[in-house]
Amino acid sequence: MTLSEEDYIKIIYHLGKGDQGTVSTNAIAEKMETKPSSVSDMIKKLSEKGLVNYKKYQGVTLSEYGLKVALSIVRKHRLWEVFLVEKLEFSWDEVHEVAEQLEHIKSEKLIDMLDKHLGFPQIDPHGDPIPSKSGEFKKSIKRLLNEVPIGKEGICVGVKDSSPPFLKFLDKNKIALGDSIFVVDKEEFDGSLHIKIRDVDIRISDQIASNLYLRIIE
Amino acid sequence: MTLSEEDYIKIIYHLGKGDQGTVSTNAIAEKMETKPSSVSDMIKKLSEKGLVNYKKYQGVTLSEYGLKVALSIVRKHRLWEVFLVEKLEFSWDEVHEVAEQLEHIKSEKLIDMLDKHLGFPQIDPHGDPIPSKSGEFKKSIKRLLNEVPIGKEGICVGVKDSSPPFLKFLDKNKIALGDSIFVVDKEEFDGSLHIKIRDVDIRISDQIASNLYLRIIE
DNA sequence: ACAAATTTTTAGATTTGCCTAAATTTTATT
DNA sequence: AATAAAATTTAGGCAAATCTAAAAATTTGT
Repeated sequence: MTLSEEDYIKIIYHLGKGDQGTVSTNAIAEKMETKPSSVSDMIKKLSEKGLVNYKKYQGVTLSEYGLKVALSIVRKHRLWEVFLVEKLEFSWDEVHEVAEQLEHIKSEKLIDMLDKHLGFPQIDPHGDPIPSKSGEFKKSIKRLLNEVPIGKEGICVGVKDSSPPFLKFLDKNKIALGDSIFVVDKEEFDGSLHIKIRDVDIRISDQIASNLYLRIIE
Repeated sequence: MTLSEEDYIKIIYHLGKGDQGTVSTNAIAEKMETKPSSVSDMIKKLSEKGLVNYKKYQGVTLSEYGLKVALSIVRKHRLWEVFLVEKLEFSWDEVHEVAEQLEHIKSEKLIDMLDKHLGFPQIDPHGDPIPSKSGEFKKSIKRLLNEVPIGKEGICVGVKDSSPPFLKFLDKNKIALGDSIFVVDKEEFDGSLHIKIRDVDIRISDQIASNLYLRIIE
């Protein structure tokens, strides 16, 4: 597969996501920052290679094979994002561009070992799930931290209350977007939480927890 | 710079190495696994871009700018090799092909942070020196371990005595090609060495040390 | 030194991925 | 339902990097 082919497959995957419905030529052209006529050319090629199902003027869907390819690219992209954040101190909003390049590196062993090196992460720094080697992956959902079950881990993806005092609190406690938070325990009495963040255990009140969005798996 | 241009620059660098003399079209063609006519085309392009000095039928040399580009590619290649061996458990003879791909990733921050993550290594798993960010680098030389000065580190690149008992000894002590060895101290009395390998301190006799080749810096 | 052998370059095609412009099909509007 | 608008495809070309075949320059051998 060429670099360009991989980019098309990935974009078709993302556009067709959810209902995995058909994707229009124009939509692909916009994402690829190219012209619809170029997309037509490429779709024909991908169709001949069995990566997409295609009928003229009717849009495309990924074939079973195409989906497998797409998931493998997504897996690589997200594993590299974890690497950049966890090992190279990138922030969650700097990783995309570089991961976009790294996802095209071809070596099965590289990805297997990277996965192992990172401790087989389930989610990337944006809270999106990482497909397994065989292409399965859990759906991710957004939940308020106080609604996350004990024993689950999630990525901090947003706040409900964006007032300065709350943001200051987060800053003081070194809680930032993109941080991975693990819910260790919950106090029945007052709903306060015992969480683990950056390998540090801290306690936060229910009031805080009910204003922080996490993205969790399942 | 395109991928292909980078490959040409790197190959011209390696072929012109040492005396940094002129490199022939045929030699480049062989290394690139392409035809001399294709090389002529590309050389013309590289020359127009100011990366090489070129006179028809007279071979090429890297320009000052071309050399800088070459060194930056070599730096990336070797840092990735260190990463693969040190962090992902690749063996020294598996890394080349993957590093060949990784060296083309474009992100200054990525390389800076990778360098830091790896502890600013000076040599790659084959014992070759890693150019600094600004393009300087030390020459590497091959020395018998017993001739390596105290406080220096090197990569195990070969044996003088390749008899089964010696190889068995190396195996038993987990000393393998590609391992990094740091000379902690030397016993004046019998010439025995105190070395650090894979973060473990061991002591070896002069007889052993005088049959192991290291590649060291300076 | 000069013919033969080798190396290098040029000329003309090919492939990939893209483009513009024009034609075609589908969708939306009245 | 007919036509206007939008989406999609086709046709014809371009640039990058390669190829084969042939021409030109250099090097080698005697």
